[in-house]
Amino acid sequence: MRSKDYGKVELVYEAGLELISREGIAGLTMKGLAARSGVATGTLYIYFRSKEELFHRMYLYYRNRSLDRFMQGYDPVEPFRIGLKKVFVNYLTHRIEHHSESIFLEQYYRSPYITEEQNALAEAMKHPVYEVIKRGKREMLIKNDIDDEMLFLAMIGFVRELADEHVTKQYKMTPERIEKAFQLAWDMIKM
Amino acid sequence: MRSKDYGKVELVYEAGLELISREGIAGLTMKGLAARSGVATGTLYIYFRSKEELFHRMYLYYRNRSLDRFMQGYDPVEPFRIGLKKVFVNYLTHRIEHHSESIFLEQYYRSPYITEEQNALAEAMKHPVYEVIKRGKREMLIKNDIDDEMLFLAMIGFVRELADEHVTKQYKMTPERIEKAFQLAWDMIKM
DNA sequence: TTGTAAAATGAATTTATGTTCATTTATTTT
DNA sequence: AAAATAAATGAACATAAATTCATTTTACAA
Repeated sequence: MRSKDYGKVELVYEAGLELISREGIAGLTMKGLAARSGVATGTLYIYFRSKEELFHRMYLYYRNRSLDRFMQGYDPVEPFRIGLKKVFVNYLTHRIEHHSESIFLEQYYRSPYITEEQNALAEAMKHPVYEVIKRGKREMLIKNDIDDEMLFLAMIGFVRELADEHVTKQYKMTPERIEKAFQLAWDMIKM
Repeated sequence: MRSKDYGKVELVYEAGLELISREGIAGLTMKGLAARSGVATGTLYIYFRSKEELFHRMYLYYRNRSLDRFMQGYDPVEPFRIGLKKVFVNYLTHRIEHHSESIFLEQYYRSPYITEEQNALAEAMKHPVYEVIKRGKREMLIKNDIDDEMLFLAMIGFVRELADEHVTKQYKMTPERIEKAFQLAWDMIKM
């Protein structure tokens, strides 16, 4: 007897990302997805109960992958500023190299498919970064009178815009610009 | 003979915003839109040639409204910092009070409906703010070695996150927080 | 090598959504 | 107040998308 080829699932996810980043979540059809990923429409229903389940599992898959990348290489032994910069650059790089992933996660977030619990799960993505901010305060390096959330939003919002501009416009993030961007962010939050 | 009731068009737009902010652009159907705005489906086709034209005109309508609000009350006679703060607060207030408008514009931007020229038009929204930034540089008040675009993205990204957090989460923008947020932004860009 | 069970297929079916149209209703003009 | 005209209606129709299923193909076990 023949066994399922679970590698197909990832092929489907990747095709989904491509289509969604081009046309938005509204533009994804099962037929289009099948064509793009090189399987028959019927095959999609062997691996996924429905379009809804497909989106649901795709969301979990990419959310976890994103999460893993943010803190990559962060080492609490290194000086705070070095560590913060690593997280800053990680997030920027992530959003540039996996832009369609970010687009999908954000579109899904405001789609008819999102559920309550997934909403809560998304919050978990922030925790590790919050820990870094708390450390900066403990070491008296960043502003103590501003709450963690606001510091977080200031950094994240900036990086988000930079990455989106890099991918969709002519504004490109060279190493020099990354350096300057982090310097700006640092000037903002430092004591 | 009976005349068209153009007030209906705005009712339809508003119903559209509501549905889109709840379910995303993917979730908007002509039937649902008709029900929500209190007209018959057929009536929609008296005012709009098609769903595509509806989205198209709705986009132009809200883009212009947004545009008008950003520079409201800005007076080049006042000191630079005062003017910048006004723009900062305008954008924050706009995104909070007209959140579903912002959601729509961003979702439309990445939907199958967007056209090339609309893409270009969206860029125009930035120009007045760029002028403010240039003025700050001329007056030697903000960093001269950072390009206008980066300064713009840093401010806009921050405000965007604050507003979204205010609307969708428990984090609320009180007057004190607005004050602190602008101080953060100012520390970032000042000479 | 061959039988078998499940995967894979894509045309057929069902379901949902966009659009049209014959009919009714409201407003204006004479 | 009656006629004329266009708006408004919503059921009917056309189209497109999701899902199913009879059939074929493939990988593994005997």
